[in-house]
Amino acid sequence: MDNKIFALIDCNNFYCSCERVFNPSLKNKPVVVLSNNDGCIVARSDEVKALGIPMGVPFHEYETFIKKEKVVVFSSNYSLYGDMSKRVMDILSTFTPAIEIYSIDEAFLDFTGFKKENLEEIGRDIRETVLKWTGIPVSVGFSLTKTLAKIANRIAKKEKQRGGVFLMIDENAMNEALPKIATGDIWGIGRKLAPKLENMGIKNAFDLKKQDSHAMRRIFSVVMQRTVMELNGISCIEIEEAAPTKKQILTSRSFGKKISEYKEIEQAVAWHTTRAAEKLRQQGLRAGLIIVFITTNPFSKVDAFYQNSFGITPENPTKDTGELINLAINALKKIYKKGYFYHKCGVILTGLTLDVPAPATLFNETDPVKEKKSEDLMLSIDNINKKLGKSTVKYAAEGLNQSWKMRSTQKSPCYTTKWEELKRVR
DNA sequence: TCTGGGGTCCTAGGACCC
DNA sequence: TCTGGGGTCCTAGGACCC
Repeated sequence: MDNKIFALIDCNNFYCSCERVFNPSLKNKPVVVLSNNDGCIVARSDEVKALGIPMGVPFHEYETFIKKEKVVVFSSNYSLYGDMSKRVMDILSTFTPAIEIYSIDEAFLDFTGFKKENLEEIGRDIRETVLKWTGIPVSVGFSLTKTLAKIANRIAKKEKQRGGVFLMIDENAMNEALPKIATGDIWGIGRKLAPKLENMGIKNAFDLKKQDSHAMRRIFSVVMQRTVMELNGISCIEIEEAAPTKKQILTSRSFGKKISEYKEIEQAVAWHTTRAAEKLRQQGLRAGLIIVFITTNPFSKVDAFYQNSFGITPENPTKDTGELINLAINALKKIYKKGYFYHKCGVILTGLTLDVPAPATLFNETDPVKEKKSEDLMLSIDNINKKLGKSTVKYAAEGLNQSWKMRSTQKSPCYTTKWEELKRVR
């Protein structure tokens, strides 16, 4: 049988690149994008990487340095990035229908059966097309498994002379590339496993490839075994074209400031429940369990730490925001303790089932009239909010002044998703 | 002052059953 | 005196990903 061929396409510094598309003057200038609540640095342009600012660090630790170096700072603007991502993915799908959208800025494409001689050319074509039509630069890596394609992509991105494309198919290319990849940079090896492997003398991808996969399973787990096999060109992880249905839906945020008042936390919990219920209905699901959690700041050196969660099962799986808010508030009352300064709360919907009419059984009777009323209400709320904007219609429990809302001080306009924030051309 | 948010999978161990 | 063994299901915790 012929080998499989996977490509990994990854947008370069994706969030920074999105900001640059609408602000061309930022080209060649250092740019960072912050996480929600302006907490951490989650995207860096090449110029920022060159300054030595690491990924994922708290913003405040580098704020002075960033000002001194005149780095342009953005709060995250997920409506913008989500929309740009969709445009990129639509273009990628025209190269092969076998595509797995792996994250907001990455996709695996299956090129099994394509002629090896043509791949390099296809890679360049992908790069040029995406850049021309969206303004986003991407890197393309080809290889025999997903794990190897990740590595090929990394090389394509790092070694500028390759022009953003790297084909890692034959033995020579692998032998040259794998020793350059540190253990911790292999897909599936994280911050706990990397030091363990290094202690065993396994310093890079080439070393890990040479290990006996059965022995590695015994020492670690089946996940490690798969990684070793994938490094050897044996594909164990398939492309998932259709996204599997979600097993849980989670919404949570840190507060913009410390909060101790019950009423404010209740509003935030109601707000999260509303968002989660919206996602639930969008995906055609019902929830069989709702869990609420609250926590104080685990990093605080002065405030006492407390965290807790509580789950409640509705009588029947539900998608009704009002019912879910009631359950959420009951759960919150079980865990809220006076006297703590809370930092974050959230809601998890799980026990998800497809939204089909509940089977009428003798013991589990739903009221069809009530059910119909709820169905209609949810439909109208979703339609109004879709047409006129998020939270046009909302539940009283969400509150009006929302003093707990997250910080977002440097957000760019939603150029592509809000009419009133369209870019003006003089 | 200030440290994101949203997910998945695997394993170990306890409860329970026959 | 002496208390099995195999199987399933569930949950918590740990690891990973972007």
